[in-house]
Amino acid sequence: MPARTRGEHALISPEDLRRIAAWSRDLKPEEFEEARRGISLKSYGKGNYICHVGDRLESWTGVAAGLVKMSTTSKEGKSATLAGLRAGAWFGEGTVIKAELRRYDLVALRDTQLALMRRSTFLWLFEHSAAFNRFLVHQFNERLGQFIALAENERMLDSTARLARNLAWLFNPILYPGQSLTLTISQEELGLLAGMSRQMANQGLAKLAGLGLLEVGHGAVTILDLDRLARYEG
DNA sequence: GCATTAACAGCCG
DNA sequence: CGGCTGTTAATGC
Repeated sequence: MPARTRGEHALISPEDLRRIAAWSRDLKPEEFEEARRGISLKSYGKGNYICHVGDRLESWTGVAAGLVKMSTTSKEGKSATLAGLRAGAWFGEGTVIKAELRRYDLVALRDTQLALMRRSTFLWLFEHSAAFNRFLVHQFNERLGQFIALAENERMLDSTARLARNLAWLFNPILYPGQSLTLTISQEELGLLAGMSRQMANQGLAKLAGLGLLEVGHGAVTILDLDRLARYEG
């Protein structure tokens, strides 16, 4: 397993920023440019930790490419996924606004490139841009819903239902506006996200496919009925 | 039992 | 060929 972290400080092009950040598309030109100049790109190898609980990660963070798991570890050592983050996801506003330490672990499930926005840039946008604040409110709202659903997740739902929830989150239309309903993701990666073995992920996918909720491809999943997938309870 | 790891043939890109 | 899938067998909590 490679244990490397590659180049940093590369600036992002306007096209790439628009592509990976839905919020940037609604900014005024001067706000957009301020955002762009406050963002640098950084790469992480597959399997590497991006940060641990308690780290001081000062930047607001976007996934430019790859796949990230946000998780916590309980006192007993059990790990629970808080959210899967695919390209286009942005997170960490809570810790940036409150200037506190990270309350979760972040792992790159595959080779991943992150976009890091300086805290000062984030706070400037927070202060100046109505569009940016609108985005944040919507994002907070969706994540709150996710975390409430999480409470019942572990004990009440079987593995197929947990898989369904985790998958549905990756297709949240608020967090990922305009995203395709097909995602390139292996069954092993889904297993890592949903907290189960590859074989269980395989069986869960087959079950959900049998119900017509999704379609299984080679290293890919296509969602057919997002609402029912998100509500699936076994 | 139910889930996990290990193993392997088969298929896809 | 390398990576992923689908399945079975052995093992563990």
